Amino acid sequence: MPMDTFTALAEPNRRRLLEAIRQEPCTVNMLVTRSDLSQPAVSKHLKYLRQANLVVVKPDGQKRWYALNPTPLDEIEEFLEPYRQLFLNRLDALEQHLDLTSQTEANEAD
Amino acid sequence: MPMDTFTALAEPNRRRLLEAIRQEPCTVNMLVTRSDLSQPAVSKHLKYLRQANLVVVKPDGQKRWYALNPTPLDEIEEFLEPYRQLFLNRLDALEQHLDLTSQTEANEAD
DNA sequence: TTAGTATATTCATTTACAGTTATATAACTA
DNA sequence: TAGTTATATAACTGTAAATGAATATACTAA
Repeated sequence: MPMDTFTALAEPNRRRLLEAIRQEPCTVNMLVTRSDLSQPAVSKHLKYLRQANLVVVKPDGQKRWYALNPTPLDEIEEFLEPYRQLFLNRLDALEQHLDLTSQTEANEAD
Repeated sequence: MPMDTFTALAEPNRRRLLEAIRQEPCTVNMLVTRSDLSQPAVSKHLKYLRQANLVVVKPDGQKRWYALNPTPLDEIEEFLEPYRQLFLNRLDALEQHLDLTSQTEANEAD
């Protein structure tokens, strides 16, 4: 079963690996050096990131360059969007409330 | 150990429960009715959402109203932000590339 | 108090992973 | 060719968490 985007991002080490790959394409050994993970651990996490389509691999001799594919992150964006809207609506409501309140207070001050 | 935001969102049923709660505050029974989960399953998922601070509870007699707390979603937003930037930069780079290319093509057309 | 309703918790089982060690495979080097 | 490097995979162990059944708790109503 391929791993989905949310599950792939749920693991902190995988998020860190993705951060490194975001900065620049990396080989497995580069990621091993820059993390505190063993080589098999890195390879395994990369396997899940591949399954989630968050990274792509380009073989180059013995090395394999891992690069970011940000496309699946759209799913997270789409999930968050209504919550962002809700937050904005709440801000609006708060502003309106404050506006009405200050009006009321102004009336009460009469 | 409390569950973190990413892990809480990794479970599809929890995302659906959160969607329902986002629309309007819900009691447990409302969530049981609107999902295909058993009551204990809903209660257990709500426990995790509480641990992740994604929902707040307001007891009201026998009922307990669950409402959304969007604050922890900021963590996801912050994680996504650099990837969004990267995407924009890539778009810019693409545009520039196209601009330069069309200029070059114009030059080559001389 | 007893019965009923709403919700939470406990327990047992299973599954999914994370991490490690050892090994396999492929490519490079001498 | 043998030895080395880069990476992946397999086997194993331990643990978090998903699931389902039964039970506990807390409130309400008669």
